[in-house]
Amino acid sequence: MGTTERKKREKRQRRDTIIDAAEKIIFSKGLDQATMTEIAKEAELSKGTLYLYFKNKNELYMAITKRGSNILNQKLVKIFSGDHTGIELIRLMGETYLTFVRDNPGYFNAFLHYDSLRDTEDLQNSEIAQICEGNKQEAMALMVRALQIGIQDGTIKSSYNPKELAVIIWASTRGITMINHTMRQTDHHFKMIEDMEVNTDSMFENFLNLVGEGMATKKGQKKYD
Amino acid sequence: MGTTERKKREKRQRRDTIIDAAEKIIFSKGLDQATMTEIAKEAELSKGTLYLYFKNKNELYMAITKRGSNILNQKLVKIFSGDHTGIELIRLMGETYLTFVRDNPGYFNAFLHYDSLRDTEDLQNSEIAQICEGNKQEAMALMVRALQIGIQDGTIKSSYNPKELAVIIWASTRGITMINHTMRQTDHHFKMIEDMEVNTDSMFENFLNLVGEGMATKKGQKKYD
DNA sequence: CTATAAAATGACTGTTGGTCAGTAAGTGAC
DNA sequence: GTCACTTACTGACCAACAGTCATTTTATAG
Repeated sequence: MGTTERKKREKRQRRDTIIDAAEKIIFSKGLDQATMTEIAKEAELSKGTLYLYFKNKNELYMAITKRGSNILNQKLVKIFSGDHTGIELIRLMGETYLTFVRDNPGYFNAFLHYDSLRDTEDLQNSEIAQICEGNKQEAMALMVRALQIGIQDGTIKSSYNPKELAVIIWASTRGITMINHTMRQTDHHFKMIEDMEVNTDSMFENFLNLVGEGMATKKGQKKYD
Repeated sequence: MGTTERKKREKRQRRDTIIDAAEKIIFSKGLDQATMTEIAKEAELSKGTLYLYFKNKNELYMAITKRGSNILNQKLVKIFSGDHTGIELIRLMGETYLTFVRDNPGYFNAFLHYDSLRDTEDLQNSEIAQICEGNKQEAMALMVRALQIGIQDGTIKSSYNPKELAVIIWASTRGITMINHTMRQTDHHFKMIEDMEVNTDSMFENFLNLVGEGMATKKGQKKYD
């Protein structure tokens, strides 16, 4: 009989329930203010049970990171199923990232926290961390692929090393996303520049136009005029 | 007699001693692993005394953020005393930032933590936070000034709004710095891209060349060939 | 030397992450 | 139905730590 199967499924569901509860609490109050007891209560379980499914609070938060990066990567992969030139792919990836972070600031906080972990020992022994790492690498690989496509179809200059360029574009996009995110999170209370509310919506657009002039070929730039 | 003066000076010194101790402990173990008792011990004081000088652990960490941003801004301001074109100033600012973060990863962690704070109430009521905020704005203002100088001296295209451009350049530079920082912190254990150790040293250089083509005039680009 | 103020202390409290001995629920054999 | 056994869950408990405050120590001035 499929008892074993059912048990496994139920266990996965419990796990998901816990992650759901953790997201709800942590996203609303922040990691520090969220307590394991409260998360347990939200999941209608006792605190002890949480520790049967997750080694500790950090690992639970990493499970959220994993879930977030899975969702993001799914969106990124989907872009490639459409019929786009290389430069268009770059733009779409950036916009997708920006939109994802805007709609899911909690996940982005989880990403940032994940990146701030330093205990290499712990990270390497954690299965979840390995998957998070894999997702990061996959996103980067997609960007490389977009650039290679662009070089192939002539929308991106062939003088660049796609891997090097990918890292730069990705890093810059993240930087812009972060400013965006931080400003939203602090409720626009602190302004970056006196007498100027930066239009966060157009920032990535402007960035692409700026970088586009260096990166794209004439053919690749046409789209932006 | 100057007793009052001396007392004030001694109080400042105590404060600095505590910050010194806090840096030593927090930079080496990370904020979470550092305890107030240990910091007190390092400062040769008792825990209670720490709370006479700082409202709580977070405010102490913010004092570190303040100190770090003061040091960084000092370096940034100094750049402007030299005889440089606008585009050169941009490059120098980026390089200064990158070098600062490389040499002082602890301060950068403090910056990141500061940016992640969300409790706007607390932030606004904190004198230290106000100064940190002022430093951020000052750095941004310097970047705007560099761009304005560049537009004036013809090394930067006049078609851009210097304020908008400043935010983009600053954000991108931060993004690149962050990747750099994260990779160093995790001891290069996780690679970004398969079969490729990204040369972190040349990343900003490449970024500037890329952006330079969009931002700089012909005259401004000459320097980079 | 004494009175007063300022500075420093560390025992104490409340909270929280994490543990584990004990309990409950589920499963399969008979 | 019930017994033996396994798996899942519980919450009292512990240790560690941030933050407090009554008390002690030190400095100052008359």
